[in-house]
Amino acid sequence: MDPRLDRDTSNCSIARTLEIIGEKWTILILREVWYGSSRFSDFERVLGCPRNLLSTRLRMLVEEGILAIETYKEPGSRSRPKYVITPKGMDLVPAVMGLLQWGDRYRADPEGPAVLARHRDCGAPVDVRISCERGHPVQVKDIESVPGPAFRMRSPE
Amino acid sequence: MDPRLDRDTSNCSIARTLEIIGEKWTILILREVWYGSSRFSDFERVLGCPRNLLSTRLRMLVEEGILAIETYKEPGSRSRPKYVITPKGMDLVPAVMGLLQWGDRYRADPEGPAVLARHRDCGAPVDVRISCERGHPVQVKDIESVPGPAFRMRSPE
DNA sequence: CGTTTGAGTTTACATTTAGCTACTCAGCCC
DNA sequence: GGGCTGAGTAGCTAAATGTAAACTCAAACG
Repeated sequence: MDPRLDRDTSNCSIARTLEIIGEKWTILILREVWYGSSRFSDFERVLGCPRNLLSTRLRMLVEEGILAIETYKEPGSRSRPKYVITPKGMDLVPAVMGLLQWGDRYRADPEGPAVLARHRDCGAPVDVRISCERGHPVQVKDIESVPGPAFRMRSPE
Repeated sequence: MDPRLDRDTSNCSIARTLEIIGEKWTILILREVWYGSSRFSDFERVLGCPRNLLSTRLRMLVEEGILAIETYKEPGSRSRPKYVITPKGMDLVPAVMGLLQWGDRYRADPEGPAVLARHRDCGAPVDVRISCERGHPVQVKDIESVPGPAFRMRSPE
């Protein structure tokens, strides 16, 4: 029996990330933040998501430091909160762009993707890829996973 | 009112990818496939996931061409199915490594990550990053999103 | 003072998804 | 043919999510 099957998976970083952004709507909220939305009513309008869930998800993202609340003021209206992305939230972009890229490749409409991402400086398309620290491009099959410092076995019960 | 709030989001590649791998357990099953599991009982043991869900998720992944069924035979037992990853499944690795990397950075145990990914050829750690087609490394803030060929507005009702 | 507006909260109910537990089924072994 | 094993199914309950409507609250406006 492969001993890896008895390892402790409770400290897996993938699972821990999914605990925060794995609920329905959360990633789509982040998508809209990157596309420029910031107000409660913006998210509600573009996502068509229930307000009570939207409220819960936004609160979670703020608690986790992925979004932050600022205020805005329309002339003739009082100040209201808006949601902006933090550096910690920015660091989720590669993961979400990975989802985008896969969907563009395998699930796009015949005419192509709905949205294109490009490098502001040079205008060229951007993509997500895996590199090794020395800068070599890496094929997925050339990656190996090895136990890290927090690796441990499940206690047998 | 920002017109992007009235765009049609039904053909979003992120949402379409999440339709397939956004349910609970699916990404964790893929994680185990990359770590070397292939049998029904492997997944059940290491994930602790209900068998009916495991069965449903595996069937979905096979239908979508992310996993494929092969057979194995232990001596003294009959042939049984096992699940192996396809090239289409391999293409999900950047997205899932993005989740891993974020979790390693923000949610790891004090001693570090449970698993390390490295380049088999040179032994150096690998990471997920965004590059432009011309090979420049790209900061997240230097990415701009523009309407693609399948961009369209929601019909007003 | 009464109304409007954006940003919520609360309540109620339907539907979907997740999580157990028990059962089946096909071959191998004796 | 009776038991064992891996790979499932089936049926039931619990939890999360979806949907809809009513309600709150604070400032601005008339």
